[in-house]
Amino acid sequence: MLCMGIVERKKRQKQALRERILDAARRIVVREGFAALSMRKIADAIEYSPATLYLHFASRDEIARALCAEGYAQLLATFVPLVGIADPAERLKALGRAYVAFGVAHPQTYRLIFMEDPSYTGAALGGAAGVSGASGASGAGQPGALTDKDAASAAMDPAVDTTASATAAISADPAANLATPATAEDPGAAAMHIMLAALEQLRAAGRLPASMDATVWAEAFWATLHGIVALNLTCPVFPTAPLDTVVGVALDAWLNVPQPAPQQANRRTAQPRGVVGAAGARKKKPAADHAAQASQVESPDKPDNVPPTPSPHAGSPTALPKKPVSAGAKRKSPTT
Amino acid sequence: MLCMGIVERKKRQKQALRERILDAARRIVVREGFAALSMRKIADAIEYSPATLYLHFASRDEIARALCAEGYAQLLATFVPLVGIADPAERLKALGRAYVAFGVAHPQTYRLIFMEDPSYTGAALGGAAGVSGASGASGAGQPGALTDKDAASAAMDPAVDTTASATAAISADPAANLATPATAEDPGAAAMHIMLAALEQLRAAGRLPASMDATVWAEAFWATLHGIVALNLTCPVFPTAPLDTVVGVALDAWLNVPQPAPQQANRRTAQPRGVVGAAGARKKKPAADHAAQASQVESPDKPDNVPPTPSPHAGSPTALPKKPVSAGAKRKSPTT
DNA sequence: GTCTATAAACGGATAGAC
DNA sequence: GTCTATCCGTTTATAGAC
Repeated sequence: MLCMGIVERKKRQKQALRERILDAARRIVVREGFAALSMRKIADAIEYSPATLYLHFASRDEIARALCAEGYAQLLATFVPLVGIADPAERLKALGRAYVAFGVAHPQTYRLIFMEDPSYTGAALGGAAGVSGASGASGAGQPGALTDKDAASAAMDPAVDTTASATAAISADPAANLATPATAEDPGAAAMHIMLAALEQLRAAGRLPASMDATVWAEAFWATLHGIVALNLTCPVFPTAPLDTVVGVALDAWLNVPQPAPQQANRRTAQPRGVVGAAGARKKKPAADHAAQASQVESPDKPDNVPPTPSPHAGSPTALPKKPVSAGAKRKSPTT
Repeated sequence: MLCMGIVERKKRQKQALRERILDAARRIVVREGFAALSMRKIADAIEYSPATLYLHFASRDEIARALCAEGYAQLLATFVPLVGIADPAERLKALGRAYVAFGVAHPQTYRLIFMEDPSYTGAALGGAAGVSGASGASGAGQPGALTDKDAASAAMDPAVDTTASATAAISADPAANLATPATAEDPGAAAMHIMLAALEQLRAAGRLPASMDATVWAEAFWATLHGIVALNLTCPVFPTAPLDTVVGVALDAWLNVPQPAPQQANRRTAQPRGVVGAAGARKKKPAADHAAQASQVESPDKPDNVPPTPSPHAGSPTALPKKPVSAGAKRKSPTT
């Protein structure tokens, strides 16, 4: 029992190295995209051997999942300040704007958590999908998908204290009094749940067709936001109009339906708090101004069209370095 | 001049081999996804050496672009039967359903043309984006992006006669009398244009806020459809509700706004023609039934979650074969 | 001894040169 | 067609610190 201190220190050191690994991995993903994330590159970045990584993570996939959890936490942190907006419709609009702003400000993170791999995306949504029906459904989809007990404790940006304040803010807010399932354990589900809560209140207030299935509405609404972000990240000439304008039109289409007086042209009503982006006028596609639309999120990802690591021998004759082929790692147990 | 026949035959043979290359590439993409497309694999499939491919295509990228053009043509072919629908709103709804059905029925094709690479997507949208303003803007974005004079002449599915009938149908239909720019040369732009034409008519009929920017509306509408497809392809648990239902809700949100009588619950009005999918009741996410929602499109892509080429030594301890890392191939010209 | 880190190696895959 | 250089994820045997 006199060696307690030593084992504690060792634990802390191990934890610290784990954080360093994740830091390096996060930097690589943000700078070069998930496709460029390799164990060897991480090892180089932290100046350890590749084998060391396997003392802390079972596989590259586990690192990716840990990064996903961080990304969800970061998105959740973007949502948290908005749960205080009283009017559900305005809250939903603010959430929508924040969602798009997040995706545009952190393209690589967004890609990772929502566009890269079904199992990554499903890890967050597995919890959120069934939420409107069952209460504590967090992490139900893939058991063991997010097993790292503290993977979400550090956001993509370390400056953002994510889950701790998020959990507090949610449970402290009387408006979001629906059960918030396992916020710290599944920030993805928690983020989805914030949206669902606002939607439920909207329907409870009779401002949504009562016959409407809230889940369906939420899924379609979310799909709209995702579509805007995804097209923006994928397609160089989208949107032609400023992003704010497109988001505004979409939010109007979804949230001004039941009002008998549509008041079509100017839709800016009261904006209860210091809310995200989207105050946009009619300027024409700021292009480089995208990151500025983000609200309190910092450290935007590097846009993916810039070559991040220009090797001395870069540049192929015609093509781009865009081939994402599955490489190696098929073997299970060698002959020994 | 006596060798005319010989040069003709050679031309034909070269063209035939070119088609075979594209056939093989298409099969690989549809079966294993774009990431698995490699020159060597194509060469193996057609039993030629890899070097031969470079006699017909400058690069893998050029093959990909040719496949993209085919994909756009295929999507356009899906749209063509719907331009006859008189009511613009109904036409837009049918187009939206067809769009989603296409994406779900041909996931790999959809991924390739809309989710894989910005330059691929941009090749179609470069022409379509400016269409509502300028008339003949096809292919304006990237000059030379779609230079293959006949790349679009064969659809992904050879059984679908695409551009020929498409061009005829469009120009024959008095409803789509807006200028159809270069249908055969840029089917992507043509497909987008069909949507824009319906939208313009909708606004001309006063069923859209006159102050609304049609381009913005179209972009947001398209983003919604893309979001539904993209989430469906990416996320295993989306949507919870049947796809038809989600699409229906989205179409209502976008197209039933100005109507003073929203008629929320049941939105099925007359469906003027043999229209795409979406007759769905309330059954619960058919999962394997996705392909059946496609209409006249055949040869649906293989869903991407099935391992297409199960190596004899498959299965790794923890991970999935999902690494899309750009493996190798950084070198440009070695020391020799 | 125990835990950590590493070098070396395995099996695989690719693009491009020859 | 083959062959080389390069890269990948992962494993194992070995060496060192406590």
